[in-house]
Amino acid sequence: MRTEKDMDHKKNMTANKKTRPGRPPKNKASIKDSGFMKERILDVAIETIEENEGFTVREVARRLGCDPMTIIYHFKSKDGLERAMADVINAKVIPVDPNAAWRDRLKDLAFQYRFLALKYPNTFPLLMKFWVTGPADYHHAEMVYQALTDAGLKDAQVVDVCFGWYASMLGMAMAEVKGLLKPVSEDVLDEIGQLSANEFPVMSRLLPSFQKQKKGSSYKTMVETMLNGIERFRF
Amino acid sequence: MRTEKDMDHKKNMTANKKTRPGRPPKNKASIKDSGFMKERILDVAIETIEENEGFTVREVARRLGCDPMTIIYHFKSKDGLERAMADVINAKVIPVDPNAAWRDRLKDLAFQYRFLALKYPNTFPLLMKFWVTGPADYHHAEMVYQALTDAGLKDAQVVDVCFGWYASMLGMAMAEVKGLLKPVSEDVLDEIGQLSANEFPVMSRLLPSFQKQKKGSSYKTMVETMLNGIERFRF
DNA sequence: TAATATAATTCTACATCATAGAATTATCAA
DNA sequence: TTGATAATTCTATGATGTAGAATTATATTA
Repeated sequence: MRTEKDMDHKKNMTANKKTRPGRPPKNKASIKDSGFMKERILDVAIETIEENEGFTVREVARRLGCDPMTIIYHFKSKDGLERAMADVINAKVIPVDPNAAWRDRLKDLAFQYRFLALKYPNTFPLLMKFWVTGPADYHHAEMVYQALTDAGLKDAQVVDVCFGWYASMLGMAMAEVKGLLKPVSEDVLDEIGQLSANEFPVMSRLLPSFQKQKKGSSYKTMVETMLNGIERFRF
Repeated sequence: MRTEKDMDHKKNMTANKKTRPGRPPKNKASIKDSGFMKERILDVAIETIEENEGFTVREVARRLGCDPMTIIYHFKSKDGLERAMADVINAKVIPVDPNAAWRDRLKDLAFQYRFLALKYPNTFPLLMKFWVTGPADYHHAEMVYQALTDAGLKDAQVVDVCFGWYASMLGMAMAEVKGLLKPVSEDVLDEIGQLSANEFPVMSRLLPSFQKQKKGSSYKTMVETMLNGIERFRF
């Protein structure tokens, strides 16, 4: 059965004067428009998912003023769209300065991921859904391999640590986005406070430290910890 | 419109002789049956999600021979069911030996998570979806806090590192489950092999190491790396 | 230039999904 | 005994992703 929302885009489209089917006529404004529509879709899709409240193909289409099937046409499926969105995020990572010290290079990358996670909290998890391995990934990987090599790791160690490093980065960024690494909330503090100090002695002792914890402090500490661990491989 | 599948459970239920509505009569087999149905649902739900191919409320109900709404009744929503499933997985972590060295305790926990991730590859990601913070979590956290304290960390460091350690563990376990940490596949090796050695010199050099990489080696290496990093806090 | 293929869009329709709300039956409490 | 409450099924609905057909414009080919 047709629903109200089903018809929504039509209303918009009469407003946009683009309601009729068929390949749209060439527009001078976008001469080399191959991929132009794809980009517009991706932009709006990311905008939509970041705004919460229903990331659906229909909603993205409504915002674009087009038919939902146009999106499916370009990305094969909603899943395909999500993959492409993950790629977009991934491509935003910019190469690190190859002349910097290996620690600084890795730190740079790590904080770029954190930055992206905080900026695109809903899109970022797609990176973990698909563990993107597009062309951009090879370049990122190469940077990490190089840094780890410069850190003095043997080849086998480089391979192991690179994977682990990447997974940890994503895990930490995700955790921060999803709230696990945020300074502990009042509610939780109260809850912990009521737990018997006998049952949770250490946690009780740490209570003041929880309160003093600053945003991002955990991420920073953990990156240093991992870098220190990596450095130790030389011995 | 009613569909074939919509009626599926009814067929099963006539087989199970439980097709009629209303509170079921007490069964001697399960005298203290409060929560009994919830457990059955959770078991079958986990079984279902692990078998791939459509984890839906309807499918779980079909397997149970009950109405989908029974599941919704007990868990409020599909989301609620998933939360409960995450709790089940989390509760499977068994306490570590408090007399062991702090490194061994953390290692033990880390590999328990990995084990669970490999055993329940589809349920495990729910831990990251909700970042469960149930009663079980407090006990796990206490173990980690204690271990980190024993490692000589200051309170503020304990708080930071514990969160980070947990997030990294989950990230790595997820990565292994989802295939990122699996020994690089033939396809990928071929793909990398064809990339110019000029563009990706380090990756090219590492190719043999990729081939030699053993399953689980990355996880192990990374745990050691983090433990080494933690140990360094003392200096 | 005409005919044909292809690209890009909308339209129509449908199976599936989660779940709200009502009806139903059994147990428990007063 | 009566009334509340717990646990189940039944009925129905709006939303979703997307298959398939129709439509229109451009590109290619004869």
